[in-house]
Amino acid sequence: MPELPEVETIKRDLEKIIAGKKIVCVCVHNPLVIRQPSVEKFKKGLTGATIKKILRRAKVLILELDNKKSLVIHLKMTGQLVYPGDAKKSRVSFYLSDGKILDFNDQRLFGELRLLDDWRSLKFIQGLGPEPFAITLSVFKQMLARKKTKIKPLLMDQAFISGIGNLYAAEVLFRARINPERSSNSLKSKESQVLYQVIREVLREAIRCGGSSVDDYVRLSGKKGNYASQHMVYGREGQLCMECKSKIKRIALGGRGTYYCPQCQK
DNA sequence: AATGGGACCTGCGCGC
DNA sequence: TGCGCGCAGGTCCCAT
Repeated sequence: MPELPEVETIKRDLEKIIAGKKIVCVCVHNPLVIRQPSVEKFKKGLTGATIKKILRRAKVLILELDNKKSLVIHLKMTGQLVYPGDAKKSRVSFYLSDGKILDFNDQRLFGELRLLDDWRSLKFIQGLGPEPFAITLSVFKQMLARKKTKIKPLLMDQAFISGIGNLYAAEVLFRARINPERSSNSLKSKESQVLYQVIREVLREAIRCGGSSVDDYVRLSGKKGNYASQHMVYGREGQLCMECKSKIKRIALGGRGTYYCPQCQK
């Protein structure tokens, strides 16, 4: 499931490899993923356009075009961008001026593609909380103090802080030694500070590794990211904690699988 | 206001 | 063998 580090990795890959190229043809194999506007307008608006700039906001990719429009991509859970692709399993294929294909794959069809005049006014974008790297420790502390929600669902709340999903929420809470069920405003000053620091460290290191390849995530090249080897709790139910050797537990929080070490995380 | 559940989807692994 | 079921999780939407 692509979260901030995975989307940032794809963004950087796109910047290196796709920026400056022209879309000569768009083939929509499954119209379900085209959310806005109509498929016909989507194709028409993209055909002949050159990709100028690649941006990321939270888990959203934005490809700004030379015709003032932007291709906005949310990969959701199983979305992939692959180049060069073969159009075999893709939901949408972008044929580029270099004769190669940029494929949008998405097994579960949760992904969303939009072609917009102004991506910043998209409701989802408007509702996003700050990027983790854009806030100071004191602001983060204030944000936590104002909420009494359980800390793990709160970290995943895109309106609170944007870009963190189920996997990284679990990993940062383990490293901060905070129980995922703790209420946000119960965190001591020192705990908030550690949490702030580990969020930055974990996200930065995950980006450096090209993201976590669990489930379907791959980089633009189709290669896997390397951060999964550094997971301490995610997906490790019943296995031994790497710190204390007790068993990693899995509970449901906000309807989501939540992995943690009951011994280390208090 | 905050929380919980279902919906959207598909493929996989499980038990029978 | 093969079937049905639950589950995976990002986000929206509705109900409480």
